[in-house]
Amino acid sequence: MLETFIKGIRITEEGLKEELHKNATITTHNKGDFIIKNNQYIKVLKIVLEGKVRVYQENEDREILIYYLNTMETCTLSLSACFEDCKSTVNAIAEEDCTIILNIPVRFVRDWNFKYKSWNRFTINIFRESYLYLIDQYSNLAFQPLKDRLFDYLVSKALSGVVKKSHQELAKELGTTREVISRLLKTLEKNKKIHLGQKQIEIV
Amino acid sequence: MLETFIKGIRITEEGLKEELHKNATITTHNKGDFIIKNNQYIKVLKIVLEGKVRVYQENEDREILIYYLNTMETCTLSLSACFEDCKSTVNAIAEEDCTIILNIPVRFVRDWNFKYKSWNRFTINIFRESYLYLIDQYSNLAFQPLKDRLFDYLVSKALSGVVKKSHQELAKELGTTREVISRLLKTLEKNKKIHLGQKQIEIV
DNA sequence: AGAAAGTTGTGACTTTTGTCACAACAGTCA
DNA sequence: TGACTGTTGTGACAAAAGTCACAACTTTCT
Repeated sequence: MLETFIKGIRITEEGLKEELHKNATITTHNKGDFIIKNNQYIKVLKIVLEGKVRVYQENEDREILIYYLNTMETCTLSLSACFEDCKSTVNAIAEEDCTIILNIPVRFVRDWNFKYKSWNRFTINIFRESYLYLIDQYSNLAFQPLKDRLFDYLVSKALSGVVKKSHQELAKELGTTREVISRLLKTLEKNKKIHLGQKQIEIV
Repeated sequence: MLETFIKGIRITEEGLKEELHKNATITTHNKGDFIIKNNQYIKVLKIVLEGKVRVYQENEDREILIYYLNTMETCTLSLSACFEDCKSTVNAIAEEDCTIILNIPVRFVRDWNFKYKSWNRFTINIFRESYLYLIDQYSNLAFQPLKDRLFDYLVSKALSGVVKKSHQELAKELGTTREVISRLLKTLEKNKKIHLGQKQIEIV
């Protein structure tokens, strides 16, 4: 009854299924709970079974989004930590109530990587996709003005044309401040790109 | 006589050493040669045996450094491409004459990953380190003003206290323009942090 | 030596982003 | 209902980064 595939990788080996059952634990969290804190040792690999988790880095006064984890996704940084003891450099926070996390102690993750082919594929795939995604984000940050990054972000996050977030939240995800976002949104509205509501942005 | 370890990972398996000899080819390049071009299919994993390679992304008019490859390092992006056919999203260019590259066709890289333990460790290690490094670069880009990024960059690149690069080169690596760099360097000089010479910056 | 190419410095200006201060409004809860 | 908290708008200003134009200097090559 536990998942038999993760992120498109089908788990075929019976042994792996068994080991997963035996060694992984499941935890549930409420909105706002910290899943991982900056500077904390990582001891388990976390896979989001249900809900949404925001992974971000913080500065004294600002934050920037690294990625969201949705259903069946896993934190690349904690995967990375499985292969070499290290502390987290990011925070991860539950964005929804009833976020359910599968926790696998790091030593299994490491061993399975050479023992089970499907787990090996899973590991490599996570690294591959995350790395490409991050490079992309990196060059956007380097080359695109904030106005464009904001608009692209809205488009990518819109569910049926609508994003339900406050300006403050958007600022934190894009690594800037609330006033700047408010102003850029106003400009976008003037240019008929979006329509602004209370805690809600509609894309035209 | 070919390398028996790469990036701190010792190759112990005789079979792997043999396969490396049989399937890898060696190429040499001059300063300025393209090793990988943007939008090109990646067919071999490249490991730098000698010399230095600059990997960067470009925009219409600007560039930003992703990383340098030094002796015995490999391009994470081409490693990533070994596991899923894809085009390069970056350029790689030889920074020194006599850059020597080991080329391994992608299918071997993929197969060896589950066949040889040391190769598996190598793969994972590359991904791990590259990912952590990139996250770090990403949040520097997001949070640090250019002035600080410039100074940190100089310190990290200085050999016995000296960086031999033109302002134009620095601009391209930091994703900005020459005039901006010139001015920031002048300010750093005024603040007694560095001493400027022709195509040379001395750190105080 | 002298031309050409590359490098550095800088003033004047624009655009982008960040900061501060304050007002108005919406939603929640006692 | 009225206080409280969170959200949005905006003016005024400051700081950071980018652009354009041009001068002067170095290095390289013939």
